[in-house]
Amino acid sequence: MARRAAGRRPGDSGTREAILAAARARFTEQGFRETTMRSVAAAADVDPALVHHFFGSKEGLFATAMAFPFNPADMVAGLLAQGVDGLGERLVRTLLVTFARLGPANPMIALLRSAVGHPPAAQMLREFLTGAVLDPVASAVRADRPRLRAELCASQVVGILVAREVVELPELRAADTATLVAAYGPTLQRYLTADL
Amino acid sequence: MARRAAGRRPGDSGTREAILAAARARFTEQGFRETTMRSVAAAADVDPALVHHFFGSKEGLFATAMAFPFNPADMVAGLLAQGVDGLGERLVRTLLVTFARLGPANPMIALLRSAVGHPPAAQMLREFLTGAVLDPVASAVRADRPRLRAELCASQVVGILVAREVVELPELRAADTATLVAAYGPTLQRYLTADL
DNA sequence: ATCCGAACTCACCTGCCGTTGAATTCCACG
DNA sequence: CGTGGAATTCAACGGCAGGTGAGTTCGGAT
Repeated sequence: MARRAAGRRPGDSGTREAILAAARARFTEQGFRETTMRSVAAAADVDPALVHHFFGSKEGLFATAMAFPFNPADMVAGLLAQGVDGLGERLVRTLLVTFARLGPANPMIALLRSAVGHPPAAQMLREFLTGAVLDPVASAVRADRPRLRAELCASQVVGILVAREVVELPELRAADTATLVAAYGPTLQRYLTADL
Repeated sequence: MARRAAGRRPGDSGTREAILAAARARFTEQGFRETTMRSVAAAADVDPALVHHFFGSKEGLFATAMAFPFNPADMVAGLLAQGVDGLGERLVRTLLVTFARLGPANPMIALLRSAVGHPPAAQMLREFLTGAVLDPVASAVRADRPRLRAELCASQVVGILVAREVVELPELRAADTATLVAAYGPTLQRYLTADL
């Protein structure tokens, strides 16, 4: 076993960021409970105790790792600023593009996977959805029952994620962006503006 | 501690069924990995070793507990037999009614929750969806890309489940059947029959 | 040059989980 | 009535996970 000498490494090791990157990938792939500190440490080529040293606990690591590399609330606000016309389509397209950009370190997938069987993560997910998406969307809607409409949209969006990432339905995974936008955009638009 | 004497209990104990019921409830609530044999045993008021005695392993318990109390393929076939007209609405209504009937022992929720972080369960879920729902629906659809259409429906259905049971969006949980059927029925119908 | 704190590793503790094997009690059948 | 097998419990093992405390090496401010 390539045993490394104890003690601080020379230079700017960047170890903390390596741990975070590894943690994001594992959390995205397996969720909170299935991800072990030891596996994160191994992926970052580091002693498990170091992870604890930096982040205090597994919960602390999770909380830190779940930060987005951008501000989702701003993104939603930008979409809403263009009005309700075509909003459904813009939401879907933005979602897909963002996912492609995030790649293997995707906080939304990580939260979704973690929410199952780990109540604090479910809470985080609910708060994120409510504060960054549902509330702004609901207050932009000019129709009755705006909150229900926002939640209807959320249910379809969550369904896209779970169907593609968890259940891994093949044709949904293979479909290109244009097809998905054409399929889902009108659905969201209807939830936002049509008669219920 | 109310310690029970070892050995067989008098009469028809019905213990096996009690264990299965407890297992279904725990798996539905928490999924495979979070459910412990010990918690199932405790809920059934039984020694953990007895669970093992009856079902061989946790996997065995899971496989046995996941059996539906009815045949879902038959149910889908019944819906399809009435033609494609109004199929979307019938699917949603049947789903909601079935869920209400299943209550706290719901194999679909259990499979969904278990699929995260436990690949064999994901496999079971995929096979169930494909064989009992996607294939029949796809072959009933009279339009281009039938399989994609079926998967689009599945993504919305899965979204309903996750949004209500995992994320627990309040207005979706509070909404009555009529509202949900009115909202989701046309979506599914469009996925099945409209131009994409 | 010195020294404090931060980065890092090691060995270890504790707790839970799935599983096992033996012992006990009861039912069914002869 | 006796006997074999099924139901049931107990005690325990081995593994793995999260966490801890002490010790080692380095960077940077003084």
